[in-house]
Amino acid sequence: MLFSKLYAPTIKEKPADSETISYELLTRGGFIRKVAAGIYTYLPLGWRVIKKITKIVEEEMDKIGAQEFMMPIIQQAEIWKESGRWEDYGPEMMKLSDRHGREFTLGPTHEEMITFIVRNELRSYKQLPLILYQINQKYRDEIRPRFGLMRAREFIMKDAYSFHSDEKSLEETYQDFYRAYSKICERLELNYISVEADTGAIGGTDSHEFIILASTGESDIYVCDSCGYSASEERAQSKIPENIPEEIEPLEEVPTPNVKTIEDVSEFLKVSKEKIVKSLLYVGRNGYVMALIRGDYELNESKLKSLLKDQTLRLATPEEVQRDFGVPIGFIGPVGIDGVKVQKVADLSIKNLNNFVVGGMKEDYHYINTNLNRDFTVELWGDIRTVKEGEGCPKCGNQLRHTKGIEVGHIFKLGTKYSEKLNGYFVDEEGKNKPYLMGCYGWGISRTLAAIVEQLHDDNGIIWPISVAPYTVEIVIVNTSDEEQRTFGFKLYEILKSRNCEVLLDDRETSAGFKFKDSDLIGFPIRITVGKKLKDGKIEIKKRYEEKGVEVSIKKGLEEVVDLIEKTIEEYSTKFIQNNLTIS
RNA sequence: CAGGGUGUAGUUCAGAUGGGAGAACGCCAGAAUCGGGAUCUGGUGGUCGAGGGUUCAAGUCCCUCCACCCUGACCA
Repeated sequence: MLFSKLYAPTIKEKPADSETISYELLTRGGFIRKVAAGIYTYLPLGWRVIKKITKIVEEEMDKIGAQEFMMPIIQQAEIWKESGRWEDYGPEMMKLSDRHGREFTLGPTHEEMITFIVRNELRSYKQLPLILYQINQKYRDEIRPRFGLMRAREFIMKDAYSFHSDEKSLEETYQDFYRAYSKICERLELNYISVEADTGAIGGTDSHEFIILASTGESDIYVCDSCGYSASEERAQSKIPENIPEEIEPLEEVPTPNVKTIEDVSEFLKVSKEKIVKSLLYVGRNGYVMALIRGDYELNESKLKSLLKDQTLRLATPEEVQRDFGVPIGFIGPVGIDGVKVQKVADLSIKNLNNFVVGGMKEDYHYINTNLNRDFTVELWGDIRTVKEGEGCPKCGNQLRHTKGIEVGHIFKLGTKYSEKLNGYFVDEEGKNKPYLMGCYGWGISRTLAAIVEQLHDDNGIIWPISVAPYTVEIVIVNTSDEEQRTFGFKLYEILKSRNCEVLLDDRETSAGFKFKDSDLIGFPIRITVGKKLKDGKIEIKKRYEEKGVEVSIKKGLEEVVDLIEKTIEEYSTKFIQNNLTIS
C-alpha cells in the first residue's frame, strides 16, 4: 500500500473531546472516527487491526472445537420476555418496533437467541457437547458511554455458547476457553491477568475475567504476588479479620443525640470503628434486607447481590426508612427487627465480635454491648465486604496488591439458568428430559483495539505488537523528489510485498519530519528510512520502541537487506518494554 | 437520570461593554528543498448547534430544544 493512496487522515492536535489516551491516539492516527457518543467508524487502518484481532480469536476458537456461525442483531421481544430479561436488562437495551408495532431489540447479548435457535433441534445427548460462536456488533444503551472504544454503545464482540449434558463436560469446555483466552492474550503480546469474577446480570456459577493491565483501566483488581491469587473487586476476598472474644456485657441503650455516621458514633462513644456494626438497609425483590458489616469496612454491593441472588437490590432511601421504620437512617440497627419483615445478612467480619455498638432503632439512640444471638439473629452469613489493598490474601495470607486493567474477556458457567427458563431440554441416555448445562464466553474485539493502545504507547504514539499492527513495515522515502531514493524505496517495497510482508510505502511529498511524526503516531513496528545516506549505500532500520535505528549497508545486495528486515521482524517483541511504559 | 460545563472554518481556538466573523494549523496552486509536524507567495474555506423572542441592530441579551464533554449507578 502506498501512503499517498491510504485513507488515514492523521491529526496533529489533540481532539477537544479527548477522553482517554486510546481514543486520542486512535483518532489522531486515523484509525477511528467518533460519529456520535459511543458510536464509531473504523477507518481502514483501524479495520485492519480489528480484522487481525478477529483472526487470532477465530483461530483459537476453532482450535477448541467451537463452530463459527452468525445470529441476527435484531431480536424479537418475545424471547426476552420469556427469560424475564426484557424487564431486567431493561433500559440498557436499544429497543425498536416495526410498522406493525411488534417489538424488537438490537441484541445486547445473545443468550436468549442462542437458546431459541437450538432448543428445537438440539435434543439428544449424542449431539452434546456443542460449542457455537459468532462475531458481530452488540448494542447497549449505556447510561453514559465513555472512554472511547472501551465503553461504546455499538461494539464488536465475539460471543460463544456451549451446551453440555453434565457438569464434567461443562467444566472441560470452561477450561478450554480459559486456556484459549490466555493464548489470545499471549498472541496479542499483552500483559494480562485472569481473575475470579462476579457473574452479575448474566448469572451462573463460576466466572473469570481476562484483564489487560493498564493504569488507565476501569477494572479494579487485587492480586497476591506470592501465591498468584487474583480477583476483581466485585469478587476479591481477603483473610477474615480476627475478633478477640470478650466477656459479654449486658445490652444497654444510650442516648446519642444527632450522632449518625460511623465517624460520629466512634468519636461520641469513644469506641473504635471495629467495635461498631454498620447497618445498611436495602430494598430487593423480596422486600427489605439489612446488611451488617464491621464499621471499618465498606460493603460490596456486587457481593451482596450475588449472595442474595438478587440483581435488583438497591439502597433504601431515607424517606422509605423513615416511613416504614419510623427512624432516620443513622439510627437503624438489627436489634428489635424481626426476620420476617427484614432479612438480616451479615458479613463474616462480625462473626466473633462481642459488645459492639449498633443503631438504637429510635431517633438519637444507639445500643452498646450488643451481642449476636442474644440480642438479634442473623438469617444469612457471607462475605460482603470490599477488599482493601494490603489485607491478607484469602489463600496464603500475604498482602494483596491493587492494580487496574481493562476487561476484554469474560467466561461464565451458566448452568441451567437459561435452558430451564427458555425450555432448552435434551434427552439423556435413559430417555429422560433434562435442561442442558450452558456456558457463555465473551470477548470484546473492539475494546481490545483500545486496550492494546492503552497498554502500548509512548509520547509519540502507538506501539503495535507485530501480531496486530496495521502494517508490519513502513518504508519512508525522505525526499521523494530524489530519483535515487524513490527508485530504491519502490524496489524494496516490491520485494517485501513479494515476500508477503505487510508493507506500507510513504511516498508522500511532504517534509521528512511530517512523515516521521505520522510513522510514530500510527506506530508501525518497523520503519525503514531511505534518505540522504543512500548516497553512501546506507539505509536505516528502526524498531518503533527503540530510540535509534541501525544503519544497514545495501552494498551486499538487496537479498541480504531483506533477510535482515525479516530477522528484525522476528526479534520484535513488545513484551519486554511493557513494564517501562504505562503499567503501574 | 441527577449535578456541572461546552457548542464560532476541516481541526484547535479567540471574539469585553449589542453595530466589521477572525487567528493558527489543515486543504488547494506555486516556489525553493527535504533526517523530526521546517520556509516563502497566493488562494480555499462559516446555517456562529437548531428554533423562537427582545432590539433600528444579536455570535453576544432572554426562552425552548438538541448535541457533545465532565462527576455518579451499568458493562465486553
